[in-house]
Amino acid sequence: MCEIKFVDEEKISIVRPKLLNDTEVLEMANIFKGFSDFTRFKIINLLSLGEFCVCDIAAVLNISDPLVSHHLRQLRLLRIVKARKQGKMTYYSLDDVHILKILKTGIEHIRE
Amino acid sequence: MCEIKFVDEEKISIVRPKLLNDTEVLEMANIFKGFSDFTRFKIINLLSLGEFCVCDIAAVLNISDPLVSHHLRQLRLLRIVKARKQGKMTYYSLDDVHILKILKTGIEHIRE
DNA sequence: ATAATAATTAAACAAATATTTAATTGTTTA
DNA sequence: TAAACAATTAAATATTTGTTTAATTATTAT
Repeated sequence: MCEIKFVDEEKISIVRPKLLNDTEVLEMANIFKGFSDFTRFKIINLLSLGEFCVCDIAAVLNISDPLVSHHLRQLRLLRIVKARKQGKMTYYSLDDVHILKILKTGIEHIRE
Repeated sequence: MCEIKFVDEEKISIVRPKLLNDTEVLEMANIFKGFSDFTRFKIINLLSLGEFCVCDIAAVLNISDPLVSHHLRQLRLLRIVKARKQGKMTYYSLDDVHILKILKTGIEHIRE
C-alpha cells in the first residue's frame, strides 16, 4: 500500500468529508451523461439556438424521428431539456441557464 | 414529414451553419464522457481538491488500483487530468481551469 | 542482485446503452 | 368517421464500456 501521503486512515478522513456524497455524484455523472453522446450533444447544440419540434430536429441533424424522440426523453428526465406540447407537435428547448453555461464552458475548453 | 417550420431545405440551411461541426461535436461529447461515469466523476471530484497519487485515490475512494489507473488513462487522453511522475509514484491533478469551471457549473445546476 | 512497492497493461467478463425497425398513440383535418 | 401526420413506445440487435483478475513494468531500498 501507498505510504507516503496516507500512512493511515487519519489523513483519508480529512479529505473524504470534502467530497460530494454518492447521491450527488450520481446526479452529476448523469447530467454529464446527457452531454456525452455524439447524437445527444448535437441535439443540445441545436436547441441552444432555440426551440424546435421533433421532426425538425430529425431533419436538421439527418437522423430518424424515433432516435430523436428517444434521446429527448432521456434529456427531459435529466432536466436538460423541457417540452411544450401544441397540437400535434412537441416543441423542445433547453431547460435552464446552467445547461447553456455548461455547453459554453465546454466549447471554451476545446478552443483554449 | 413535418411541414410547419421547415417546409423545405431553405430553412434548414439557415440553422445548419450555426452548429458545431462533427469533429467539434465529437470532441465535446468525449470531454463530457469523461465526467459521465460514477467512478470517474468521483476521481475528478477528488482531484479538484488537489494533487493525488494513484493509490491514494484508490484508498480514498475505496476502489482498486487498476480501476483508478484505467480511468485516469482515459481522463489523461481527454486532457481532463495531467500526470507528474516522481520516483515510484505518479501524481495526478486537473489539467486546466475549464475543468474546474465545468465541475462547478454542474454543481450549481443540481443545487439550483 | 533481489525484494518490495507503485503503477500500468491485458484479457476476460459483465453490464449498460445507442440504434434500427415496426407498431402504436394522439391530434388535426378532410 | 376516416385519413394523415407528429410523436412516442417496444422489441431486437449491435456496440460500447466499466470492472475484475492476473501478469508486467519500473523504481527504490535492502
